[in-house]
Amino acid sequence: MLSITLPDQSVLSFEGPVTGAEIAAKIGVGLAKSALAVKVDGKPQDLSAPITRDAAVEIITAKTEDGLKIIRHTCSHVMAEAVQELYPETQVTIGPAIENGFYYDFARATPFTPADLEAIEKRMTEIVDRDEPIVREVKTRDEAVKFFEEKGEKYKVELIKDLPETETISFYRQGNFVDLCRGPHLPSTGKVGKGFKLMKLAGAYWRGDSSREQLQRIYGTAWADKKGLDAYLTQLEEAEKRDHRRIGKEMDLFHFEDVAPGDIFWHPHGWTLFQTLIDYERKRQNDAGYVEINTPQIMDKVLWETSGHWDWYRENMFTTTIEERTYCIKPMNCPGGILVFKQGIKSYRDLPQYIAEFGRVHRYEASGAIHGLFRVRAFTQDDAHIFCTPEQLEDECQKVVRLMLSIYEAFDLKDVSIKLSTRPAERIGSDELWDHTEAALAKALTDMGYKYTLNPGDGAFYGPKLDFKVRDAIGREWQLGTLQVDMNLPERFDVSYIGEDGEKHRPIMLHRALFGSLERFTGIMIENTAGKFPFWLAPLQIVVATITDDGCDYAKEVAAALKKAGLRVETDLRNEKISYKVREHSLKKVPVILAIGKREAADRTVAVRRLGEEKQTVMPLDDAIAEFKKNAARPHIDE
RNA sequence: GCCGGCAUGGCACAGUUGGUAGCGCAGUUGAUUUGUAAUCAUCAGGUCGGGGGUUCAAGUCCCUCUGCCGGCACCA
Repeated sequence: MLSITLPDQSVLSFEGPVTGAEIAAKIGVGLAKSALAVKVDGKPQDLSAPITRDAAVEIITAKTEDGLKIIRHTCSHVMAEAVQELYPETQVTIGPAIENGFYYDFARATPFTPADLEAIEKRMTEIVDRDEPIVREVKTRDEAVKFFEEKGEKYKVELIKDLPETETISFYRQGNFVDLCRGPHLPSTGKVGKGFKLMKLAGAYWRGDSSREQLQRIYGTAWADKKGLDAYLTQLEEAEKRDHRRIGKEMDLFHFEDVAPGDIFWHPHGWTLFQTLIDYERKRQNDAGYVEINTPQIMDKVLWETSGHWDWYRENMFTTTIEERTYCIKPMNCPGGILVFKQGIKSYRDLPQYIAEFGRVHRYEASGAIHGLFRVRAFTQDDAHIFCTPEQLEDECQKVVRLMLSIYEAFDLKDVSIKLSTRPAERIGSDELWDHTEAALAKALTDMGYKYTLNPGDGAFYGPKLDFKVRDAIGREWQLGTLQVDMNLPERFDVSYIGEDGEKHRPIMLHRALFGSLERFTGIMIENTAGKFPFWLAPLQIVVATITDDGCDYAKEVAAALKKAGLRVETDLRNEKISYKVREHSLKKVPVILAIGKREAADRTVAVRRLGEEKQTVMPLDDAIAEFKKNAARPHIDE
């Protein structure tokens, strides 16, 4: 007798070994039909696999993530089958399920074309219609190697040879297509359904290694049904509308030129936005006791030899040589910051010191890596270096985390996850010092009640670090802040302070950035808000638009009064219909339009129309100014 | 950097099998003075990313460079 426990805790009994398909059938006809695979004691397996002992069993359907994952994985096999039918000379490699879909990497002398993609998709539909049964087979290692060697599939042979000795080598067969695969899979190709689509072609290195050959990767998306697919495609369109490169153009924020790849030309409104971000952070950290410095853009190579960058970062650095002297355009701010700290003799009474720099750094990023504001070759770091004693470390970490989370919150980024990376195998510094610094970071977080995930061994060679990720309005995660303990640079630059005992001591240095790159953060804010910035951030807050020329003088007066109140305002006095003006400024996502007609001019009022609202509110000018000033309050500063 | 795709007036695009550049929006000028998401007309604007080649003829074909887009690799 065999007891099968279902998720609702009910128990089914069977005489002997039973399959997931049989269990599903016993529960109901509907479930038998929608069953894709089965979870046995939490482990997904084929519907046809026998269950030989008591177990907790859950039938997997397309409604769950597990189900979708299996659909996607099988879909990648269907694609591989289609490809080998159409292009028999193609070798298969790997084809996993990924978020929202799947891919398969193929080896083929001639790359696929977009037209091939259409043909492959068509053939996939046919394979789904054929509803080929998918059968699992187990082979010995030698059989498996022989099988693929005969087929000329050298990548598969390599994969098998690298599998651990203990691993069962399973194959999945559908029609004439056989693939090495751990599974599980759908019972037949028909279960893949109609909810898939091939999305894009890409080159991808074999085993992710850029020194190896490049394969042809085809990406696809797959869902439970056509409806799921359509919903996903719509979601993609929506995300595209948020693309900061597109909004940057629409709102006239910035542009790029061929002469400066990866470097930004900020337009007036974009620069205002950027400056507003910096001003906010500056005010917040000045309030928190930071001082701000600025250090040279170009410094002699010897500095970078001292810091070590010349050894391990040289290929990313821009250099320039003049008077037979080689200089580096700074890729990081820390060495400059240290030189400032080193001025004069520091006492323990001077610590901790918070030295901030909005430093513009240049880094050579590979041409293929450049991407809008997100990945550029010149950007501004919101850097700060904190020099403190080992005893102060924990307290200082807490202060940084508190400030960081409070500032994120001001930008409506409330979903933050924290990662603690600890000592790597290759490192400098004593184990005692690592014990102390790791514990200080961990304790700082737990004392404040913050959860974190541990990344053992992922710290920098010079110290442990905290990384901060935030989730945006449409669920994407961005790595923003970082807090790193550095035991290396103080050593290299021989930084010291005089302790209570009158002796020289080595301070601990913390690197800290809240947003990392402010250019990138600006891009993230554009996408997070879809260009509809909160009023305090909006580069242009108010447009005063006239309805007829009669209102011009008053409109100018209104604009001047708003400007005097510290608001960012422009006028639109053109000889156009008000609806034309409303449309234009709404498309540019200006938060407030003030319409000025005869009535407003006569009564000294304004007709307020807010972005996204159709209703208008007429109010006295002075009241409106007071309200806008309130709206413009910066979180945690003016309110 | 690698694979693939793309590059046409400020923006978004069309240009059939190579025959000598089109539309819309923006801009100009004029009319209209308008009450909340596009008023009408007028005019102007392009060595089709750069260089080279094939051809009687190249935006269309070939080579090459640059940049952009999608991935990969990279992201101290």
